[in-house]
Amino acid sequence: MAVKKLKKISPIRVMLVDDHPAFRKGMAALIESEPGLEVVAQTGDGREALNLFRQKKPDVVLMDLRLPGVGGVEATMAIRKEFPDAHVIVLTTFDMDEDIYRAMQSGAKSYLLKDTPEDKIAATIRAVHAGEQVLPHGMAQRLADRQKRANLSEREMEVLQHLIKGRSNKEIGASLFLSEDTVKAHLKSLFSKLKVQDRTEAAISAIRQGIVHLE
Amino acid sequence: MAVKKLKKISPIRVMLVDDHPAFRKGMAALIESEPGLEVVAQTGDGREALNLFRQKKPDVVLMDLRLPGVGGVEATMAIRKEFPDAHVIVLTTFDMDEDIYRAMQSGAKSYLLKDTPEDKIAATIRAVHAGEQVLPHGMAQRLADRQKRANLSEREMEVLQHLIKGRSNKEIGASLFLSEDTVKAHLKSLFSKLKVQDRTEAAISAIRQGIVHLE
DNA sequence: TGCAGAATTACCCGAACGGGGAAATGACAA
DNA sequence: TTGTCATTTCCCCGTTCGGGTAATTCTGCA
Repeated sequence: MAVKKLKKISPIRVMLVDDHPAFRKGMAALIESEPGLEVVAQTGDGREALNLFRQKKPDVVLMDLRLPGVGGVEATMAIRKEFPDAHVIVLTTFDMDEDIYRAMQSGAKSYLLKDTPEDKIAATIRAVHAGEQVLPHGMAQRLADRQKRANLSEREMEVLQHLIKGRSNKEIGASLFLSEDTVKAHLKSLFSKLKVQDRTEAAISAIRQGIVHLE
Repeated sequence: MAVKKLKKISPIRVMLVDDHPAFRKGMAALIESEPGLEVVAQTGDGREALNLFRQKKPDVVLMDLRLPGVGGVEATMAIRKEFPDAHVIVLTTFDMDEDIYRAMQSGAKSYLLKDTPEDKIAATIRAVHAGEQVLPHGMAQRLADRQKRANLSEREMEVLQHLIKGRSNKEIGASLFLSEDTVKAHLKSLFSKLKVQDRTEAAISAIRQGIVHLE
């Protein structure tokens, strides 16, 4: 805290990682228009993010979650591994619980939706730079809820993964080297955790909640 | 065509409809930096789009497909209803076939992904203003394919709609006032059209292809 | 050390599902 | 007018699924 005081005289140096050129441009303009904030680096490539971070040592990183190739979560983890004190704010278009969860797991300090009003974005950058962990209203609660609602075990996740591909219990069993009965057992607890009746509902629910990803 | 020649001396007047402030800002900056293009109106509200169009009479509209409340498709249709010659370019984040299809149905002249490089965006605006219909590589083919691949009948679509909600055949039948057997019959042809084996696969496939929408 | 929870397998049973025909109606196009 | 196609319903049959119950092993936490 005492160390941070020194920084107050110099602007907060921000790095942008987003694959949309127009969005990057807009966000950059938006940040530059704020007193005490400046953009020192930009990229649309998750792989390049770490290199750029090494070079520029920004105070705060605004990281898009959905990046082509290396995703935002991976990029964030890579940065945090080398620079554990890095302040990363994750940006995304949709507020899907799983995205948020994975973002926070990867070490992000905050999570913002892209349609957040500009003043809020600037405020969040300042707060995160000051060492705070900023989450939108009710987000903390939702993260807590998530734990209870769908803390799927490893196996259940694996089974779910195959379920999403439309595989039968027998096929899933064969893929995971399990008996069909075991698969059914996992499905039973999976259904109860997701509060659904059958596999189709489970698939839909999982996709809706962002527990698994299509594409 | 001859009429258009007069316009070449004045800049192409562009209107932006997108609910992301940062994206709008960036896109505006991007357009303004192009010679012969200028932004005359911006809004993040689909309802406001028509009013703004009436006031400003832009040459080209860049319209986000996913808008809160009134969607981009509806806004586009509203504008085209009153101004059949309006040049609308639909923007979106993901290239889902159904989105593209509905966008083109609503009367859009072109369809662009938000991560399209800036020069391409400017080129598209100019082309559309000149009266061309611009579709990304292979898009025309995909639209054609879509027709063949999944030309689901009305009933099949209805059944699919319920299937996505995780309903059983019996429940679907009750909802549509059909016998369970009829539902099964529709499912049979649905499965063969989607080239899948069961309802879960069908649900996943339909969502992937954007034939139906979650949320 | 003991208990909770994850993981694994098993068996039974009734319900749901999917495939293969088949047949009747109505609409719309060739 | 003939024929194709969507729509509707029916039957049979085998497979798959989901619920209930239960037993074993292992791991981690108290």
